[in-house]
Amino acid sequence: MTGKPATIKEIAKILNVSVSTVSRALHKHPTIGITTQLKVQALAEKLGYEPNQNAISFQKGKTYTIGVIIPELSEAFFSAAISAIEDTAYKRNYTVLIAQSHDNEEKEIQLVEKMKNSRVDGLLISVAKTTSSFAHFDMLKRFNIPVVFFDRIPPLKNIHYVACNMETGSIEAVNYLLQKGHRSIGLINGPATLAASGERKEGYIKAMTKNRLKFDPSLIVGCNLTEEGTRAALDGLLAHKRRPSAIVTFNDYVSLYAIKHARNLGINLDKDLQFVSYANLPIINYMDYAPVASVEQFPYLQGQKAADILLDLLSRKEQSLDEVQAYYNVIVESQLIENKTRNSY
Amino acid sequence: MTGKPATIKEIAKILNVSVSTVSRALHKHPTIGITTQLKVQALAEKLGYEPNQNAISFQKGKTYTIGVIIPELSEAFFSAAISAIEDTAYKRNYTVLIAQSHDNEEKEIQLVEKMKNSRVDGLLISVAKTTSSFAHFDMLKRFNIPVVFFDRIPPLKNIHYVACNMETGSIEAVNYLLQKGHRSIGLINGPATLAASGERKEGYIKAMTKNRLKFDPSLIVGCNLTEEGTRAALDGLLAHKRRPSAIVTFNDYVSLYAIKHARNLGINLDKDLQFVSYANLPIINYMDYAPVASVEQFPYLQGQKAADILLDLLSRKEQSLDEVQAYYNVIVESQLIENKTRNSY
DNA sequence: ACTTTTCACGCAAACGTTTGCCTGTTTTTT
DNA sequence: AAAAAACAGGCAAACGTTTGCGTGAAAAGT
Repeated sequence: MTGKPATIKEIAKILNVSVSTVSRALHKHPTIGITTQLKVQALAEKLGYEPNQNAISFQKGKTYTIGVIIPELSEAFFSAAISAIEDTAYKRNYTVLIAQSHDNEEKEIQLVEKMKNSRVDGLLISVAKTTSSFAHFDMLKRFNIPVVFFDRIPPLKNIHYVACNMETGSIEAVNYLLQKGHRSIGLINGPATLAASGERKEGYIKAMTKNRLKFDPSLIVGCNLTEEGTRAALDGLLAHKRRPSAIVTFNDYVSLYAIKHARNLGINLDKDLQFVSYANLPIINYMDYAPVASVEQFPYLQGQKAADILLDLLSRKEQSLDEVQAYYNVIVESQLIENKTRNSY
Repeated sequence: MTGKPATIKEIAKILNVSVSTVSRALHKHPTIGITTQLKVQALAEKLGYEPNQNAISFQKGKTYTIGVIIPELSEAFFSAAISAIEDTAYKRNYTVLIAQSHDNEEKEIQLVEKMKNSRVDGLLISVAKTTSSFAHFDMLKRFNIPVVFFDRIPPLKNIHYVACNMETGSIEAVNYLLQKGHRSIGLINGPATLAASGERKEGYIKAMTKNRLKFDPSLIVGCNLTEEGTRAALDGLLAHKRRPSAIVTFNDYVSLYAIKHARNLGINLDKDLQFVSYANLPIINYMDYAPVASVEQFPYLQGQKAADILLDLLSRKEQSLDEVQAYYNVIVESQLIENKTRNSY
């Protein structure tokens, strides 16, 4: 009851059986007689025996731990994804090891290294914005540690990943605004270096042309996602000869910056300018002026799918159905969610 | 270069020395000759040898892992604390195992159990709101696993903890408003069941009486922290015979709800009503109307101190300076932070 | 040239669990 | 009643590393 936890050995000694018998009894192995089995289990219970996970991991050469590397825990998207990963993993008796790269490539490399050394069974990664070399992922492959990428996917062949298709949401966003009667719709996009920017732009263009509207490239402005950058971008659009009555922004933060700026400029956000953005963060429920709709990327679902895939990979590995023949490529469709709570209750 | 990682045994065999020599050489043990040492290190490097953490943990009976149990990862306070814990732990070569209780007592108990079984060396906990029994913490004590509580502290004797003193911040908050010329100051508090509510109330009262102002209990209203609850609380205060010109709220969310409601009621938030709250969340930087100041609780600092304490405990344990003579009780002073960015740039 | 010390390294046990293989006993089959 | 099969359990190795103790050989002391 006090000091060190009970071991299988002690149980064996007390019961005058061998350790192997105890081990098998606790696993309900059929070759152990029912009476012995019960005796062992009873004593184990009484002693409060708990298997030493460390010893098991060591013995089996696997840790029943999956590593997760994300850019920032404080971002709502990732904490939601983590929750999903935890839930999924716990159900299958896996433990989750979380680490943040803070969007720093060097840190990411260190973490991958550390995860490899702490012998996680598999890895879930959303890569840092700045990551430009991918050798550290190759290393994992060499060590036979399966990796599933999610949300932020590196441009590599032959990888497992789950990502969100931004195009559908983008199209929905533009369509939504068109239906609302807007005819000049701007886009405050992210930096061109981000893949996410490209997807948003594609969707925007596709929606415009599908609706037989002339697509005006000058209505698309990039920004660096900071508050100042957003202000500059908005100023640019407002000065446009076909001043937009609605704007799609790269994410909710950009929308919020833009809204703040617009309000300071005295623009009527109910009539003269509406925003639609990406992310659908809970934060917008606290705003008195918020985007009228936001494209949801389903972080929980993405996390869940990614974890499912990884666990599947691990179980096939256990059955040595190794040498993957195919790669999982799961696409979650984004979806426009109207912000019902906006400015009303 | 390919399949399984290199082991100490292989190095030993290749170099025709014993495994113990290799082990010691890699640890730069003085009893190993310098030439052998270099030979070993060179080969280890060449083979890409990495010690098997699993084996080491098993051998040493410790995991170099500290567990962290928090209510919600998505709350900014906790994700900041986690970042601090991670940083602190990594510096000392510890790994951090994170789990969320979702403010659910049962889940918390399960997690404590799981952490114990996965043999974490120590535990950092911020207890769930609903937790009312504390037997699971006693168990950790029995198994000799040190625990440091932070932020949300259970009412127990003889525990290590780091917490934040709300009273100083509360006093500062009220003083701040008094200096700004407000004479009637309301308090929208949390539920009476929360210890945090009591502290805020204490501070509020202390500040009022210290300033020789009559303290009016009817200017304090409780709320359940929801949007509706907040509206009702605000309505109550606005109907007060001495209608307050400033209000202190339990946290930033309550402030935001109240502000939203006040704006809908057409109240001028620049002149007629000001808010001060607790938490100092980054979210308020995105608001066009936000609390004019917020009481910072320094989550990063709290996490850091808590981790420091735990690591210290673990190192004394290693030196078997066991049987703690004293308990760490660290108090971080809260501090009022003016919201400079509010409504201006 | 002898003993004593220091040096550099090897031996082997230990950590807790799992698992392939072997052995003795009981039950079933013919 | 003898042979085969089924049952119950034990033996021992293995996983990779650390570490107390032992031991030759070289260096130092007398």
